[in-house]
Amino acid sequence: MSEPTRNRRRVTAADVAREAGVSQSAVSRVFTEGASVSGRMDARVREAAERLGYRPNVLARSLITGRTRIIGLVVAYLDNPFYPDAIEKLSAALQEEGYHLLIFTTGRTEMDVDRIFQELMDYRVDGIIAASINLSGDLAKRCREAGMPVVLFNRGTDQGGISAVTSDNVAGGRMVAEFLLRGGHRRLAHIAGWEASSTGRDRLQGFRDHLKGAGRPLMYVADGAYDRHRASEAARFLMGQAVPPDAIFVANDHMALAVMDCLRHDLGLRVPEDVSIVGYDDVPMAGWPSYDLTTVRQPTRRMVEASVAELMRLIAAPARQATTTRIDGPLVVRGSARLPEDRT
Amino acid sequence: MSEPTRNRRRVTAADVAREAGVSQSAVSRVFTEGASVSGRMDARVREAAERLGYRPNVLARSLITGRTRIIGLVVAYLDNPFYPDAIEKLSAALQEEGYHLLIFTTGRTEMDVDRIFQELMDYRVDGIIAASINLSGDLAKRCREAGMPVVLFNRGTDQGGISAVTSDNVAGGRMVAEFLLRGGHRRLAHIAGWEASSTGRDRLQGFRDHLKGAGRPLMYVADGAYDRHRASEAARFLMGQAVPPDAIFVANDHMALAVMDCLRHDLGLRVPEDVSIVGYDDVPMAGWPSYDLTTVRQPTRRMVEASVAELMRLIAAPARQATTTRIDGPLVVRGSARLPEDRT
DNA sequence: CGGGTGTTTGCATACGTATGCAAAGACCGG
DNA sequence: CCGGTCTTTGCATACGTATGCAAACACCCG
Repeated sequence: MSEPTRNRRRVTAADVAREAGVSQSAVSRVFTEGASVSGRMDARVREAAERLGYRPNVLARSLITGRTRIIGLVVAYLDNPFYPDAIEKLSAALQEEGYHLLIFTTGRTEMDVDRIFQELMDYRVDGIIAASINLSGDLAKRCREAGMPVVLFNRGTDQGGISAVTSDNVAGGRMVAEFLLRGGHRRLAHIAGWEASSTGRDRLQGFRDHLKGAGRPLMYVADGAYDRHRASEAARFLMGQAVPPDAIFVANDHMALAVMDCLRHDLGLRVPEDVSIVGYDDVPMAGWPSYDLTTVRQPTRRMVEASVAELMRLIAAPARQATTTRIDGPLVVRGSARLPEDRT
Repeated sequence: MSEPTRNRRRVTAADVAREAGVSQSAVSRVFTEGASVSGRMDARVREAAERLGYRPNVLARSLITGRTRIIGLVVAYLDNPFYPDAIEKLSAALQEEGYHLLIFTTGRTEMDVDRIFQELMDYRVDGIIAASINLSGDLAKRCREAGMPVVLFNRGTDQGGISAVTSDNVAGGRMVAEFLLRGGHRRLAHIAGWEASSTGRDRLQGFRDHLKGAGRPLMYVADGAYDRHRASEAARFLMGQAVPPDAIFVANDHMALAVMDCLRHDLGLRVPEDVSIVGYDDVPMAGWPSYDLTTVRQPTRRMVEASVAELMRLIAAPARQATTTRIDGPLVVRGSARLPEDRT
């Protein structure tokens, strides 16, 4: 850890007070929304502040108000394009509310729960948005017990007491099953997300249950671990079976794009003629002409809105009951899967 | 803006002091690296802190030390995959140094310099990493003048006094020109980044100057504005010329991938048979088999290391002279451009 | 044992700010 | 003009912490 020198001097409220010939508390009141201050005083102080280049120190304020206006964002990695997009939107939405995101990256390895928890505590963040696939329930629980508002983004949870915003993954998986069956597919396979991930389990569950109910049980499930390389291996495994599948539902787009590349470029297969592919997320790349991926759209904007709204509610009333919000997204039909006959 | 209630009570150093039967300053010293404290005292205080769940408040500390351990990250958008990757690496590197990134997103529109500057001041960030394409020189200059360490990431600057880390864009453009000429291309075009962007200008300059020196002047330059849609339009424009180019150097991969899709899927052309494409960045998608893009690799890891190192130096000695670091990256030859004969 | 030197500890204060409270000021009505 | 009521202002204090300084303690050597 670097050892920096002491910070240079900065303009304080006391300087502004002196310049305007008023008290420090008047200066504070001018910059505090809702405080009682006359129009004359307001103008006088603001002019002095402008002259001196003064801005209130949010962090000093936080000692009194107990509010830092900082939201901790816990995220594993950013190479799945779903997350950069979501973060951009989260940041914009929170900036509108006067908050900023402080990033805590966990990387792909087993999360060091103690370290992340301590760092979140260090900064007295007003709340946490957790968008990390390897987020342990333990961390979320500890944060919640320490009184921090927590919202899981695109993460579900088996534990009560933690708020979460997801798309309706069960319904999404079901929608894909319906669509593929109507397209005449008979040998259905799934490349799953990650066994510990509830979003991945829910997508599989919706898909599997619907197939079963239609008398077309799921033939294969292979583990993709939300990783491109693993997904390619899973695709090779599936297509190497004596009776290969004619459609594969892949648990997210990030993997689905890799599966398509593998099928076409490594295995010399055609998509959708030889095998249909459906993904989940509708990341920007899904719409690129080279892929033209049929996929369930995660309604990122609405998920972001719901997450920010829930976080604001928790910040306002920390003892508030946790909620789980599931938001429906449509199936976006592009060119990677054969169409149901009544759709041509 | 939400109006949150007052924060709940938290464990303080005074509580730990009481629990351990020592002074508050002893507690502080135990958690301050380099402070003089006996092993016995250290153990006693840490045990009490552990029992009570105490963590020092970084923000309260910042009032004394003048150090927040927060770095402001100014970024426009995250849909160019170069930036998510860089941010992930920046975050990891800074976490190693005990810092965290606070995000300030500017969006794609004309940047509101006053707002961003004020918000950066509000949080008393220890330094700023600016990775925004629409970052105005004015903001960087104002921050620097206000005493904040600033490092431009993948941004150059025409103004002195601001540190910057880029790849060697001129050399990169030159490398592309050499490569394409050796591949027998005769009609060279460029889809440029953004007229106000020095990285874009430097890439064009390296490309153009080398072509000119070789007696093969650049035929066309079209503006892509670092935007997929604009890049596709530029590609259409170029290929619609009476004498279309046989090679296009695109100022970044984000646009190059869109150009490839447009050429193949909209214009029915073959890449590289009909027209070679070379990009810049080597984002993850460039290596995907559907694209297999030949491109200049921006050495993200080394750029991140250089940026963090420079930022740490500036934090330690704010009056330090600004530096510009240019890091070479290789040309990564894949399948989107015809090879020089001596390369087959 | 006493003196010299180095280490450790607590006191008092400061960092930049918000806020409760009492006093002063402003305004209105009788 | 006076009394009542509302608004505004400054004082004093608190938030959670680090640090200069002086006193106490510990250790070593002659």
